[in-house]
Amino acid sequence: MNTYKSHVEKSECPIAHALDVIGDRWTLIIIREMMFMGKHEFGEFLEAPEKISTNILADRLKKLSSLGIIDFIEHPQNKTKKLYYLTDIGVGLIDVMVEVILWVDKYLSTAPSPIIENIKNHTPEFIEKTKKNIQSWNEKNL
Amino acid sequence: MNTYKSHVEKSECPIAHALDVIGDRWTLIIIREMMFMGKHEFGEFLEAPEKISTNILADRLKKLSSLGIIDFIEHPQNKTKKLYYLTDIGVGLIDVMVEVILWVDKYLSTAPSPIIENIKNHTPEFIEKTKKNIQSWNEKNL
DNA sequence: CAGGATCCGTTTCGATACTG
DNA sequence: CAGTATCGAAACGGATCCTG
Repeated sequence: MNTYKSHVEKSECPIAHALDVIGDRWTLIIIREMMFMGKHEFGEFLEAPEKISTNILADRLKKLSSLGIIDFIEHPQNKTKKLYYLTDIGVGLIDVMVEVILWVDKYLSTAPSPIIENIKNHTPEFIEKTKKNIQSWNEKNL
Repeated sequence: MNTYKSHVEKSECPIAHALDVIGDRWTLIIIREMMFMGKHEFGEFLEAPEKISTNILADRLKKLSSLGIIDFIEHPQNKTKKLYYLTDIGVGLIDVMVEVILWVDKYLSTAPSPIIENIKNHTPEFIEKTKKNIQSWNEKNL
C-alpha cells in the first residue's frame, strides 16, 4: 500500500458547492425534465416517471429558485399558473447532465437507444441544439 | 407560451439510472475523496470536511460496492482494515466530476484558485493525470 | 381547476455510543 | 480504528385542504 501524493490540494476541490444541487435526487429530476423534456409547469413535473409528490416538488422549485438555477414568470393565459424556466446557471448544467448520460450509457448500459447513439456521436451538436431549444423558448416567453 | 417539441423522447433520458449515485450527497463526497484526494481507507473518508458519520459511510461504501463503482481489498499490513478503490466504472465518473467542478467555477464562483485555473485550461491533461494516479495505485496494490 | 401548503403515518437519515 | 446499534430528527409519500 502506497498512497500517491494527490495533485489536488486539500479543500481546493469545489464540488462541495454543488452538492445541494447535484447531490439531490429531486433537483436533478426537475432539471432533467426542464432541460431535455421542455417542461415548464408544476403539473408537468408531476408527470415525471419518478412520481415526485407535490410538497417535495414545491420545496425543490423554491430551492432551485433561491440558488438561481431556475426562475419563473406568471403564465400569460392563466394567472394561477407559473412557468418555470432554466436561468443561464441552470442551462450551464447541461455539460454535467450530458456527461452523466454518457457515463450511464458506457458503464450501466441499458438497452441501446438511437437517441443515445446520437448524443454519443454528436455531443457538441446535441448540446447546442438543446441550448437553442431552451433559448428560443426564453426569447418567446420572457 | 409555446412548448417546443422536445428532441428527446419520453423515457429515453437515462439519467434515472444514475440517480442513486449522482443524486446522493455522500456517495459524491466519497467518490471525490477517492478520485482527487487519493484516499482509500475508512478513516481517511471520515476526515473529509463534510464530516460524514460512520454509519452513513459504511452504508454508502456498501452501496457503491454493490453498484460496482468501488471495490476493496484487505489491507496488506492490517487485517482489520480494508482498502477501497475505484473500479473502471468509478474512474469513468471523472468526466462528470470535472464538469461539476467547471460548472461551480463558472457560475457559483468562489474565490479563484490556481488549481481550478489549471483544470480549466488543461482539462484533458488533468483528467489523464488523475486517471494515471489512480491506475498506478491499482497496479501497485491490486 | 391548478398550484402549492398543511397535516400525518412511515421511512430514511445521521450523531453518538458502543463493540470487537 | 473499522464498522454496528440505537434512537431522535428530518425527509418523504400521500391525502387533503386552501386560495386565487
